[in-house]
Amino acid sequence: MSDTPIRRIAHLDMDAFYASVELLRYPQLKGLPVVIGGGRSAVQAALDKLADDPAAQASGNPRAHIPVEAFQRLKDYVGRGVITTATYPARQFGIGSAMGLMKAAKLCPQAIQLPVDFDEYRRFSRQFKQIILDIAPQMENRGVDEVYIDFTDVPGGQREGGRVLARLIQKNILDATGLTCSVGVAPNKLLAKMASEFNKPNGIAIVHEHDLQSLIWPLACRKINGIGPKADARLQGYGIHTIGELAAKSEQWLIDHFGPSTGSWMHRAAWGRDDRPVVTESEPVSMSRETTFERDLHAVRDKAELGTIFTRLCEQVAADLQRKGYVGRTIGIKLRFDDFKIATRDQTLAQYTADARAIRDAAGQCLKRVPLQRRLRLLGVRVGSLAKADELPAVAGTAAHGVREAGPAQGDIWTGQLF
DNA sequence: TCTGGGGTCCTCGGGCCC
DNA sequence: TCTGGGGCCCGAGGACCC
Repeated sequence: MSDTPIRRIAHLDMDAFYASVELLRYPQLKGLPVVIGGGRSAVQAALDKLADDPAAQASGNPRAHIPVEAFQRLKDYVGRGVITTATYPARQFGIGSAMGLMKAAKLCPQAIQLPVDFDEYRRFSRQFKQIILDIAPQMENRGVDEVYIDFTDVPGGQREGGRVLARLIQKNILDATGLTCSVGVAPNKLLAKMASEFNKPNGIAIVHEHDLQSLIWPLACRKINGIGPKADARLQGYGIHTIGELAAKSEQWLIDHFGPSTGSWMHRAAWGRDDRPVVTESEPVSMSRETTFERDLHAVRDKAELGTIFTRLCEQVAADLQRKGYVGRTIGIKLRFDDFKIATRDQTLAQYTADARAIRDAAGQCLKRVPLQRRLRLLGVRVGSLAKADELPAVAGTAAHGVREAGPAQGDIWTGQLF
């Protein structure tokens, strides 16, 4: 045994997280095609019906007693929206995430639609992360269903390359939540992330440095976290399809074709090199709220509606900031037009703020700078350059009074500034 | 029948200052 | 006085991720 432990980093990924959580609540849907996404739901009405059913109430999970016929069918769904995730039986119909609900309804009209319930997923997220923290304190959050864990100095973290500890974590999570996950353990985050996909679901994969050629190089470049559809298409254009083919290019060639930063990073990634640490705590950089309208709205004809939505978004961001104890000084807006083109504008203030009115004033100024010929389908409000409210000397508008009333000027920001 | 919401980071151009 | 570069901040846009 060596005195200096070998760096072992795990990437843990919950299996089909949202769908699995929903199936815990609705076990009667197991084996059926289910899509999660869009709004509305027939579930609440069905749940209300069970309010005076003693057997259902006594069971501890009344949801499990909702008859399958009571769920919303895709063919009866009205409105926009995309699928966040789909169960395996639904995928067999060709349904996948990011697909429009209307398109999915054609592929599988009888599929059951459930709305997304982020609060519930966050509850499970906190739970499984706490279980990990109790075993391995060096954990980095990567969204609701993913974490990196530094196994290096954890007792047992070196045994069988990390497999023993990974198995323990899997078991504890399953016992406590009923959910399965997949774990990859490797010398760094880059390889661990790829490894966690090897044996999904409920799998463990161990990757060592000497596995690079046999396990990593045959994979598509797209498997590298950070190479998306655009970069992949460019690589394909140069005849580079696998990570091995990428590794065969010189660093200079990649720099010449992708720039110094991306090129050099690609070269290191292809050779499995990554020394990023597992970051256990981080501060948010920005907070935002955005919404897609039920129908596209016209800047003039629908100005009243837009004004109301605009104000509400500002109030929501302000409330988020206040609740989490942050203030910000870069206020921005985001517009998506009916042709899906996006415009953003932002403005940095002299003072930090978390006040809904101040945010709306600045966001209104940003709005003035965008030509609004086309109809809008989305509006968003963002606050960046964040700081902790209690670490600043006397900041205007951050007193904990909650969100102020919009006042009589409501709608004026929108209308008054356009023309 | 089109295509969510909430983030992060990078690049590039312009203005400003030294 | 003119020109040029570097460093920095800001704003816009884009790529990517979950």
